[in-house]
Amino acid sequence: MISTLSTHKQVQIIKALAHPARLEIVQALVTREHSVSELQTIVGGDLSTVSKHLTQMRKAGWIDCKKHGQHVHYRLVCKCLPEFLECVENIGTNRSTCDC
Amino acid sequence: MISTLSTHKQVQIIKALAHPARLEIVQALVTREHSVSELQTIVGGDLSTVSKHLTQMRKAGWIDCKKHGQHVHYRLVCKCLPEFLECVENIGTNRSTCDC
DNA sequence: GCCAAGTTTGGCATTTTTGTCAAGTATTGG
DNA sequence: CCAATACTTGACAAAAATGCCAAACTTGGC
Repeated sequence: MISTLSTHKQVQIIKALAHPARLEIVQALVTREHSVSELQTIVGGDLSTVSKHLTQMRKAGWIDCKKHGQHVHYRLVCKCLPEFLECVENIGTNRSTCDC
Repeated sequence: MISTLSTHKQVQIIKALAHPARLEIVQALVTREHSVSELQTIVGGDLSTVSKHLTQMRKAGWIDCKKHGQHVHYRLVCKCLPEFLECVENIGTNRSTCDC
């Protein structure tokens, strides 16, 4: 299982989720798409900060967006996020011999 | 699928792999365990730097270690790493409609 | 066209992460 | 016990990430 991606690209993708606000955002997007201001109410902070988080995750490839009037709707691109997070869950709950 | 872990803990786990050297290290550990100096020959840089990367990943829960004479052998704790990386692979190869 | 709402971008100070050197701790072989 | 090998820890400078403000941009309604 050798990656076709450069290490740098893999790191970019992983790093895109390695932040509390960004993690909360993708978790919110599992359910359904959201506009930037909706996501702001979830994660708090400045709207411009939220926008930058979204840009970073979009460039990494986790999400994409579509204009919908004045709003921009962001949504998850890949359905594998839950499996990704399940692995994180296994690590965090100390299942050393997990058979995930 | 609501996490039992705090966001902070999840981020700590993800962040532990969000670095080129650390990613190369865990990928090397998929095959078999390695000592710190073996890992140094793979990722380069100072031995103390490698040691610190290992400490960070151990605290996150990805790896553990055992003393073996003068050497310290590090190994992966969880077998789910390949699935984790496969998700990264899917994102990076732009399979927007991936069914992973 | 003009204004307001929603979003993005630029600039910059603050914080966090990183990497190296030096010093410290263990363990083994002689 | 001594010295060498393997690793860890502390301190600190350099680099990267973060967050906020202000300004710019875009779209829809009047």
